[in-house]
Amino acid sequence: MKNQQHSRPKVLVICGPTGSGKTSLALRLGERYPIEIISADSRQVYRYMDIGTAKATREEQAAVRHHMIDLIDPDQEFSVAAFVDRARPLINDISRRGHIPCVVGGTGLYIRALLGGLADLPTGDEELRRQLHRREELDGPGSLYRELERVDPAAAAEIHPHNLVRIVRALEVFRLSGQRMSDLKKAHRFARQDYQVLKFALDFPRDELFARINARALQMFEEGLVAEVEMLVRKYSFEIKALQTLGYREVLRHLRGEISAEQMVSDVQKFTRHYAKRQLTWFRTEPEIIWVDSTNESGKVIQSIDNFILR
RNA sequence: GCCCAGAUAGCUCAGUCGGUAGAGCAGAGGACUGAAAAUCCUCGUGUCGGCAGUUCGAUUCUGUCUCUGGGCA
Repeated sequence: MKNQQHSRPKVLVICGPTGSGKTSLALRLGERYPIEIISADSRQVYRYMDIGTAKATREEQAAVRHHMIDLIDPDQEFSVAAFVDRARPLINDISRRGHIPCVVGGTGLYIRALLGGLADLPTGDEELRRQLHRREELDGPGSLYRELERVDPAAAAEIHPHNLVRIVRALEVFRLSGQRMSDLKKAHRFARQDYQVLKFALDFPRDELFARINARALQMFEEGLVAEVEMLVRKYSFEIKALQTLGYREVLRHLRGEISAEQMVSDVQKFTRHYAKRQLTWFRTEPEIIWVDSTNESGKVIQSIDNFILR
């Protein structure tokens, strides 16, 4: 048993809300430990979306090896499953090289699925989703929810009747697999334990975090976020899903003439604050996480990592 | 200096024909298994500008003062 434990790859995790300094901490750790970074970020996988996703610069990516960035074009589909499929083998590769995989990012679901595995659910089907949404429109609000109550009452009980995205997903799982999502999920619970994990979550006092977020949003505009979005619109279209990303979405609305430049900036700041709050809610329920005050506790991090590596 | 309109939640404002008040936004909390930077849920006490008067009772009516807009000199 003990040997088995030792053969499981060691994985570092640095998560936390946007603007909490994950990237810079990871880069500092890179100076001290032989780490490779696995980005756990649902938007940094897209090429050409650099400024608005706060990607590490080319120099930073050269200083410490980065993975899971710039994987696909902005008009391509991506999902948790795609993330897990590509990131899991990376952990083994990196370990075999004698390096330490360091998962860095703010997409809580991706991190949980990477470490705990995904339930055996069918892949999303865009066409089916479109059909279902059309039915909700034709048959009136609540019709999909009523169907879910018939087909998978346990799932319906957990999903709010207004949450169309999750209602559609549950119906989709049933249609494609013939099984209830609630049953498929029940056995699973992100229970795999293939790695030895040391997990940090970064945070600041709330007003400081929000001040950082506001300043960073402003900086994105100075660095040319609007031009980045204009380029994406020209190259693809207004319609691609990747542009429904926080920051990009607000620029789009401005380009369409729906909001002023001033409104655009303050909206990006506001929605980023909301997003950071949602991330904190997610990470708070994550088990065995070490919370670190980003400002002055890097000593604590180093100490924990030293112990973890020698263990 | 005079006239008019305001002053109510962090902000913008509604309202109480006199019985101490409520929306939006901000903010806070939460949910989450192939769309997750997405999607969804819950949460509203504040000297109703100050002081005095009328009244059983004033944030509401009256007077006065202060402040903020606008107009006239």
